[in-house]
Amino acid sequence: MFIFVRMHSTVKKSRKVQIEEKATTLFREKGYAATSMRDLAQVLGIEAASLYSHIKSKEELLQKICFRMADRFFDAWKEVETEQNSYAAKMQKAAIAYVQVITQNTDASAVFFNEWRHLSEPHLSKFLSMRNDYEGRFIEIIEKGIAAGEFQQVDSKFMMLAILSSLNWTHNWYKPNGKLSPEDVANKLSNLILNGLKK
Amino acid sequence: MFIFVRMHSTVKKSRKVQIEEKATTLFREKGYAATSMRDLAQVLGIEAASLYSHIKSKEELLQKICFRMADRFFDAWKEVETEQNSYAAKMQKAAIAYVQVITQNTDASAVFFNEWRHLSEPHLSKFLSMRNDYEGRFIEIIEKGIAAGEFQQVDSKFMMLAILSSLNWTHNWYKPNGKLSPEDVANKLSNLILNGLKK
DNA sequence: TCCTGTTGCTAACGAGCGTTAGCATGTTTA
DNA sequence: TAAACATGCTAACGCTCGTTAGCAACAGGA
Repeated sequence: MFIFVRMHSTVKKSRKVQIEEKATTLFREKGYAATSMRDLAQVLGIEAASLYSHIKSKEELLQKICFRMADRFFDAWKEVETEQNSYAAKMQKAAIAYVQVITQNTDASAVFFNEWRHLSEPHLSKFLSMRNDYEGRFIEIIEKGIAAGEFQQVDSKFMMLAILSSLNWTHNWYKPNGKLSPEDVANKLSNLILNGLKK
Repeated sequence: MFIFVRMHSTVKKSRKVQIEEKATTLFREKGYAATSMRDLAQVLGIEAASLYSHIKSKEELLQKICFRMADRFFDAWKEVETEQNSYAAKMQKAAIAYVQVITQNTDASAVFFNEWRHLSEPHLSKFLSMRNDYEGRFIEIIEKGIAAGEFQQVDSKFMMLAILSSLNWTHNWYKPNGKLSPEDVANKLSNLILNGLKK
């Protein structure tokens, strides 16, 4: 057995982690409801019943994926709080932090954005309130930016939705091995948001 | 029996149309895979087996919803072709036409954007090629706008994705009876796209 | 009046679902 | 060496799935 975590490539992943990873991929590709435990078992080369030696339920997998992503987004926000110059700069930092989380976890992001509605209570409510919290942080930046005279006078909630939706979409096309780094993507997007398409 | 189509409110809808409408709502709320024919039958007050006097299969419902939306998007594009002034104006017209289709069909839009992957072949391929066609039209406007010196020099495909994603998101929050008209939404969004958030 | 179309039912089909029980094997830890 | 853990199996549970067969009631048009 290897010593725990030496290099990424040589880590022996626990079966549980392997299951979670394959589940993430499958949930992304086929959707949560359309992915069966037998599908999941098959890609791991075991029987469906064997999965239950490692996990509690199918939904537990979804919960792990969704709330782990939520944690990553909140963690990334710490970067935003360090920014003290302008609200434009703060918005840019928020976009960069956000896009970085997405591009570093494209499969989990897709599940996070598309499959959360299959969470049961009370997880669903918790998820929605976290999302609400996060969206509020973007609204706050926009509103303070308007008050400070930096931004156009726009409907802040409306603008938050437009901005986040273009950031959220990133997981659908971003290729981790492509020519664009997460920073490139985030910078291009925040440039579009702040300055628009026109010259 | 009423004469066919006199007023919206007094039209006697065929059972088939009623089924398609309820299916659209359910597919939107629960997702295609998680919606059962028994669910659908229940909201109509009939037995699941009775549905099959009117429709061929569950997937046929999804196909109808998806391709009817696709038709609406292509229809709406005719408006864009009439615009001859500037590429900014053309982009604005495209955004308006697009958002109008979405806001006038929020449930069907949600299904169109989220459930298309459950289409089987050859419908899936047809769907994807139509989407590709449509995206290409946005790319063309962006590229010609850049060539004409109207737009910043940006990656046109990247920009198309960012723009469409913020338009696509509209169905998630738009309230048909709210204070914003489809035109309002479209104008605000195209203003953001063209001019950005900054003053 | 007969025909055709619309609408709906009950009963049932084979298949797949998530999950549990109970057991076996090998590996690590004490 | 013994206990504990990790990993996997077969068999099966109760349930739901989409769908079909066959039949019945009623409407509108010829």
